[in-house]
Amino acid sequence: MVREQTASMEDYLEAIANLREEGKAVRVKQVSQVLHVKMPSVTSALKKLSGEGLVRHEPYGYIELTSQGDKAAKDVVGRHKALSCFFSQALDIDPGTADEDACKIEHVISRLSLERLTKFLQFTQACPLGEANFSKRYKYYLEHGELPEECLLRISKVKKASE
Amino acid sequence: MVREQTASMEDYLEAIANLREEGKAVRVKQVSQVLHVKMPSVTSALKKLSGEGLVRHEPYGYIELTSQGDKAAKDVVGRHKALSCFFSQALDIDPGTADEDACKIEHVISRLSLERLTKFLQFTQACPLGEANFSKRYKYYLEHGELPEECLLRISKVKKASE
DNA sequence: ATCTATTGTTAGACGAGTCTAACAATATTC
DNA sequence: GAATATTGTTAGACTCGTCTAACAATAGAT
Repeated sequence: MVREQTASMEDYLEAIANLREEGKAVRVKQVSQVLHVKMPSVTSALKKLSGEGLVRHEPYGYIELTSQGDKAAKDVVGRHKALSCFFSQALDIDPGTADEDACKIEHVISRLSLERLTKFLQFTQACPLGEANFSKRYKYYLEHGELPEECLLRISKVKKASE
Repeated sequence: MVREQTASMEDYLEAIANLREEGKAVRVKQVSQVLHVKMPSVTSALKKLSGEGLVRHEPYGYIELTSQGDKAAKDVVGRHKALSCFFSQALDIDPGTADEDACKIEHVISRLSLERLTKFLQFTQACPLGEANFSKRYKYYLEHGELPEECLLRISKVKKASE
């Protein structure tokens, strides 16, 4: 089972995984910059995570995730991506805000809600409505504050077709 | 401007407002039970909130929100309701989980995302698709893992009608 | 090779929020 | 109205995660 982590520790794992992913050298300085904390905070977090077998870090050296740490990190990153994706794509929120919100919510949302959010996104993207998909209509609604006319129009056409 | 509060303090404000709303006597014991903390934690929180002018509480007496505190509490409660509503109605999540998630997320979500979530919910409920609304189709998708046939069917009819 | 700049660590303080233990006030019951 | 139960408070310990200040190691430049 994946060891339960605090929001902070999850942030460290996530940051390390992301730096790794970007091919950057993963060092205390980088992590501290990404997370907007000072270096001693990173050192202290690494000590804790090492103790739990999630991170490998010899003093003054590079930082690595153990396979267990990598698993935990992937889990967090997955939650983050799902949320960020939902906010930006389904709700049409700017990437910056979507990312910020994902960063916070990823630590507290339940598995169930996350799964449903993902499915919801898939559905809205998959379910077409004539030539306009759901997303497009929602954006119209956002902008104009009322349902797109084509939506209502289409319904009357459907009614006619069913008669 | 509404004073910035920590998640914990927001929880206390919310709990007080909710108890008030339910017409129950608002006392330390009640709050401690609602929030699953011990009484000294409540006393300590009340001291803090009193100091900020959000709460009125004479020792051994009832707990009240000041008008400022009430405003802050209403804000939290509003966020909670919006989220809970979204999770249960839009995502079809059980009320228990929806509430739990709302409880956590209410403290960290941005205004923008909250507003969009609300609008999204309104839209999905308002936008009809033939006789089946969006919500119903989504639930079908949830259960069966694929788009409801009527959805695709309807589209072909629409296409025919447009010819 | 030494000097300097950068990066990293250690030690220790601090704030937030929780807890337990002990005590104090209020309510209840006989 | 005294004994008891309940509720509330105070004091102080603890955890978590952050910080600053001081020191140590490594890297880079001359």
